[in-house]
Amino acid sequence: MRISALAAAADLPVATVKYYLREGLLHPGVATSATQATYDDSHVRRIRLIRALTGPVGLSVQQARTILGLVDDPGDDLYATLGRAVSALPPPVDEASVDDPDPYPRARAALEALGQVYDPHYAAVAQLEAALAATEDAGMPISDARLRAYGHQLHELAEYDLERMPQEPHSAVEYTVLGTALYEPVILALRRLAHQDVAARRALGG
Amino acid sequence: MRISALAAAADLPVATVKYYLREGLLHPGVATSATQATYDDSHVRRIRLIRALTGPVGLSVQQARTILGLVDDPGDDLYATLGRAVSALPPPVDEASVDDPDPYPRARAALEALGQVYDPHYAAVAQLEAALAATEDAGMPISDARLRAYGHQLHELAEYDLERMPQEPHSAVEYTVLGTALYEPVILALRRLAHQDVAARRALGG
DNA sequence: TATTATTGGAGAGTATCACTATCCAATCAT
DNA sequence: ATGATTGGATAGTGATACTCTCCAATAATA
Repeated sequence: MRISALAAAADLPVATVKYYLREGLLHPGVATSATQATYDDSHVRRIRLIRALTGPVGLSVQQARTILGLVDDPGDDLYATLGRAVSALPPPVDEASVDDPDPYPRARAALEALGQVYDPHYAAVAQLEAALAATEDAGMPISDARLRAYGHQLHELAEYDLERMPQEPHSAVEYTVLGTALYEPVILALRRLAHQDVAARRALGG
Repeated sequence: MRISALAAAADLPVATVKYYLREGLLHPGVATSATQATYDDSHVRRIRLIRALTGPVGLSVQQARTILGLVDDPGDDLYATLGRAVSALPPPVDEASVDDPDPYPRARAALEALGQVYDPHYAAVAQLEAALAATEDAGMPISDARLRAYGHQLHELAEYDLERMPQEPHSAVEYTVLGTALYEPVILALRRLAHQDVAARRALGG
């Protein structure tokens, strides 16, 4: 399969495929001469993954490259790899200054109330802090009770997810990293639809 | 309060405040002369809301304008207003062609399995379809069982949210529209942290 | 074999976005 | 009186995600 066939298979302009190659999201094909290389089905699947991450998941090309890099080359510490993946996911957070004794007060309080184990360097802690601060800034702070309710439901979801994690290390990384990124839009859409369902049932007196 | 004081109160450059005024995100101050206007605390709060929406929530200025417009001027149909708000939220979806008899097969199957009421024109249906298609394209399709598990948990969250919706129409719109947008980053961060918690407990043999 | 088409690769061009900077005459503060 | 500030308009900036143009080398076809 040459580049034009690959582009046709992925339903993209050739220029865009070249762009992904240049940016290192897509592995080069096997060069058969100075001006020819062949691509196979793995390249088609990779492009589909790139489009999934830059489309519905909403990652930039830069962020997608990081996520793909972690899946390609996970390292031996699943925990650290997942941490790096979460750092690459939006919303972006700037790291706290070293001298701040309590950089994430809202997140800390929330996680303590939930009784959850957490690593303060994990990017999601800063993301939670920023999200909670945003609800306050916007004049709609989240109550402790709501936070506990959310935390409890999401913890159950997390247990469901982890129970189904593959044993084999490489598959586990792929499952965890891609599952975190790819399933998030599904969760948001389901929540929006659940709101609509509940509202509709109440309006009908159900 | 003049524009420079407003900018200082919001910790933003004056040029940025002018930009929000130009873009219609921020209501003009009361003009006291040809080259002077006064702003008050409502403008400070509005800027905080704008920053919350364009920051952690990740909306573009365009999308934030739509959301703010709905909160400012909700119309009398809460249902339709929420629909418009969800349309403005990412991920963006292009509307299905009119002649397609079954534009959202995956979303339809999922919602039927969950027994949920839904309006096919609701943007979240298309968003769910795109999210599910993305998981398939990426080679990690969501199983029916997982979809049911997610749907069930999120439905409980939605019930919690709707039980706490204010009665008064204007407050209800604000609660629903802003709650949908502002609480989503909290949910994603909590899920990521719940994954970490569950993983850590399992690693410790808990 | 001649000729046309396509390729990989490099470079530059384009459109959008979210600011950011510069100007201006009018007005305010001192 | 004089310098600073204002609202408003216009233009400039840097980042992002493509998209286009060129090129000589090679492939495909006549």
